[in-house]
Amino acid sequence: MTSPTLSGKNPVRVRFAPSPTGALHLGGARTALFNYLFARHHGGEFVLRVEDTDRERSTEESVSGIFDGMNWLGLEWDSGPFYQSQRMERYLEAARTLLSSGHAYRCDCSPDDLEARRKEAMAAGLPPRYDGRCRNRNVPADRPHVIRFHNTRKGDVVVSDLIRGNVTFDAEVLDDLVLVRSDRTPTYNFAVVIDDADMNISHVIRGDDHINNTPRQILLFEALGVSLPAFAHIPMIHGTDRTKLSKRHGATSVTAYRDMGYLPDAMVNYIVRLGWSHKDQEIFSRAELIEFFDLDHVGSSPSIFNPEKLLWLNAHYMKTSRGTDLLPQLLPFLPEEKDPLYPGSKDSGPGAEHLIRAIDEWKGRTRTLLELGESLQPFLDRHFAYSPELAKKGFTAENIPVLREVYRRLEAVELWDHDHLSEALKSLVQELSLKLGQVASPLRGALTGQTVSPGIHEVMILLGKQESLSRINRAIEHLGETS
RNA sequence: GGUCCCAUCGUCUAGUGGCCCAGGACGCUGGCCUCUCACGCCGGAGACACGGGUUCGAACCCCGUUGGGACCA
Repeated sequence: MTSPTLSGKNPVRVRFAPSPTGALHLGGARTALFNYLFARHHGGEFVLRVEDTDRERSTEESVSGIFDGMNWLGLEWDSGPFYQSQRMERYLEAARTLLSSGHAYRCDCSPDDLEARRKEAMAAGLPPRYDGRCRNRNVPADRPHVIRFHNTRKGDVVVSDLIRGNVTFDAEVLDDLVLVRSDRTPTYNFAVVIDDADMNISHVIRGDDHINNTPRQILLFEALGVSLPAFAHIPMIHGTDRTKLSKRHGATSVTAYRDMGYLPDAMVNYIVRLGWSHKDQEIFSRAELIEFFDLDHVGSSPSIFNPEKLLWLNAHYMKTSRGTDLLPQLLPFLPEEKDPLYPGSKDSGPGAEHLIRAIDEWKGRTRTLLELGESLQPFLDRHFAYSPELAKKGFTAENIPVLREVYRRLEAVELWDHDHLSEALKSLVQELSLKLGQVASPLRGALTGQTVSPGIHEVMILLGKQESLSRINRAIEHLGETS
């Protein structure tokens, strides 16, 4: 593979150049991530450029959505954002330069004309490309016209790709592409090349849906007399149906995952492993990512988005995060409290400490912040409801005697800690010849209204003696009423 | 249709000619742990698309076929 190698003199400068025609989706986020990691790994610069030349389809909303997504993922850019829409003059100037150097010409063929000739060509079995009619016609500048690139290359145009090796195109199939439209707006391929040249981009790392554009861009770089950046075309991320990921595949924007209670670290860890690997390692810290990431272990085949694995990673990051760090991110997912158990917990008041303890007990049992928020409800609110599951699992009036006995024993517990609580329950179990489960299950139902919770002793400690006892009473009443 | 790309368990991948009758992870599954549910631990099923070469030897190199994808139209 004849890959252009990096000399110490050429600083690494990469860019992420999204078109703001929608949210930041998984594929875009991964492209941004790869660029970001590549820049950080090599001590280079990460540029953000907004390709908003398509006025029709670009929206402010998309721009801020993309920034949001990148900020959430922690992909900080070093310069920009630059907007193509603010560089229109520059593209026209570049077009004039190419015009005067003979690398471009004005063309006034009408769209109808072009269409007719295209059809003729196809009918004659020829490739439907521009026939170069206006190359030497000297179309005057005051007539409506487009500016076309004058492609004189013959033979092969070779894209030397860091991931794929040499990809060869026949220059003959590259026709005289339009550089500037009749409304004086630049075309995509033109603006990209001018920008990459002006911004001294050293490595173009982008989705491989652009690889077919690359030979045309190379021709432009050559006409401009600018040295080529290195190219690295990364494979696409596909949906389950193996087609390019799109809105059809459900939630594809990264902010949608934020709103579903995913952690940015999990998201980053998930998408980085789509197409990149470092031996058998699955879990990476940010520092490790920066240390290990490079293009030589980026694969060349497309990958399919697998929400299950993302969920697993999220669960992993949940259980390994500290409650303190989880709290701020959890706030939007916390239910409204009717009768707060820990007042002031949400604005880091004295209740926050209790809440953090509750989070630490729970975080290993839930997979998303959304689930965690829901699970925490009985620990935030005295007003919790009894889950319908409980009755099905045997939480009925038959439990009243056990609960009364539990109440009696717990009331006598002086020191409300794990050992003493454990001792109290154990002696009860022994004396009544029960199994621990026969006591713990009704107690769990009484204390949390749920069939599932952290360890029963931890729950009691979390709630405190007073609240625990009052919940047992409430349950006894509740069970008496329902049967 | 043209151009280009891709091809290891269902999925993400390790593997760059012998260490591979293919390793890890998610998912699935059997068990252990256990007051519930998770976690964790131990085990299981599960793949080199096919056909030709090259080579003493091929998942790895070459060619073809098939399949998939992207871009352009």
